[in-house]
Amino acid sequence: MEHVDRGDQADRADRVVGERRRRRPTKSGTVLSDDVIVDCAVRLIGHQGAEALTVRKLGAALGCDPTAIYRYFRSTDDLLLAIADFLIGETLVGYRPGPDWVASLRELGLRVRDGYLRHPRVAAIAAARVTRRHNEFRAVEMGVSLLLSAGFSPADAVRYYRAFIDTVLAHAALEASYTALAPEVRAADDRSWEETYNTLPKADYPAIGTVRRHLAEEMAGSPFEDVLDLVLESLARRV
Amino acid sequence: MEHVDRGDQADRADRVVGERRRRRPTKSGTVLSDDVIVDCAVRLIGHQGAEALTVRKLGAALGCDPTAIYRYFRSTDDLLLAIADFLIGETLVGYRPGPDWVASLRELGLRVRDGYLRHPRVAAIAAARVTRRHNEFRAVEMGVSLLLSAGFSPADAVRYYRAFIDTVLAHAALEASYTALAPEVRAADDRSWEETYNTLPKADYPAIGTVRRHLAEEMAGSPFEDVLDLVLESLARRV
DNA sequence: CATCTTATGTCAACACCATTGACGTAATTC
DNA sequence: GAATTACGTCAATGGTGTTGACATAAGATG
Repeated sequence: MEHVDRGDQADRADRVVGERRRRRPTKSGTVLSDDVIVDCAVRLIGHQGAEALTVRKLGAALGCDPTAIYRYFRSTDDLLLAIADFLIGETLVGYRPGPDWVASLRELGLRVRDGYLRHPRVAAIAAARVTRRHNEFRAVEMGVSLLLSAGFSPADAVRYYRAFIDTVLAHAALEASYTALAPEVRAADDRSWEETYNTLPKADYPAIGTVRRHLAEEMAGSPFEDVLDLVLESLARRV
Repeated sequence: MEHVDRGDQADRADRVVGERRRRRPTKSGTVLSDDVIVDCAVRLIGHQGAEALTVRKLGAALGCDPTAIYRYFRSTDDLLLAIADFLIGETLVGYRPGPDWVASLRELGLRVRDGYLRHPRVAAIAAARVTRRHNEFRAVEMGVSLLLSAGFSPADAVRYYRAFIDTVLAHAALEASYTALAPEVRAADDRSWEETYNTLPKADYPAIGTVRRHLAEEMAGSPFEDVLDLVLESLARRV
């Protein structure tokens, strides 16, 4: 796993306790920290699914009492935000905006989507949240900066950054939750476009009948890049 | 409540039992059925909020033992899908595509989104799934038909329908899962744009510093209509 | 009308879940 | 070496979905 920027004081401002000095090993010997907990949680979700993120299972995986986690995070929601921010940081590793703002936003969008797809189960629960943490600040800064450099007014830069990032996050989350489905369920969904939809009576569904041959092919892939380009295309015209 | 098309046999194929003949009144006198349960669940969510959809509370609202629900639905997930199907039907009630395909698609998008927002918890779970049911067929037929009438080739009509509907569903789901959050959590997320983001050092985050005054306002609302227009604008240009 | 069958409402119980408060002890500080 | 306290542990509370046994009313059969 690549190094993820974990931020500085700004990140820790709302942690349960500030600077840690005393660390007491758990019964099983491991020494806890926020980072250890987040890493373990990400691995747990990736391996067992989103529903495995419970304080009890996390405690078991960490080898500590479940309630020890509350010494580091105020609630499971607080922990969830930390996990989400970890994800954002992972997607930003190595990213540098270039002079072409459209191309740069496009790459940012593709990166976020790739990062989310790499941890679909985390993405499905975290996409809608505002993490209020370091890595999210960095992403907002980059995106808004690109739109400002494109020539948008401050108000429009914020407005269109929101439209852009929500589109990316929304599609990423949708795709992620689809990826997270059980393989046989997903396969059945894919097949339905050639099976179920191909058997619909043409009299009742003339349009579906007309495009019948293209359904399976076009519905199988992801529309993400299409949508990204549609949105960026309109943005470029509005600047 | 308006009449919602409940479909035919295809819908009922996976019900717990087939044709019901015997109906025994509950302790409180009401007679149960799948439709009664779904209606009650929808009302419950609408009235008491998202977190009210539990078998116990639903049982209380129906005036029956919570476990009676399992005579009609295999699990709460099964119930959720039935509710989702009901929802899709609801969003389509009274919808008629007009001669202007852009305006018609726009209205379809807004309708789907409104329907989802009215029951956010259901939407958050159901958006990623392909229901393969009656009301989904109707929606696909309408959308593809509109794009064909616009002049797109069959292949492009399918491709862009996918881009369009995924954008609508993805944003609706994102917004819905945000709406489904506990009120105090959502309030904290909202506040963060004026609080946390306004206190970030301008030296480290120059772009955020520049747009500071617009953050709270622009981030508070929904970018849905903006995105819808951005996508439709590009589509109209590509036809 | 009487009897049989069974659909289905009810009940108790189980195994989870997040979260809180009290408690003891080990780690740091002085 | 004593004092302080961070923090891991434990017990308990009140929520959740779900299952299996049980009982009884509705409908079928005669």
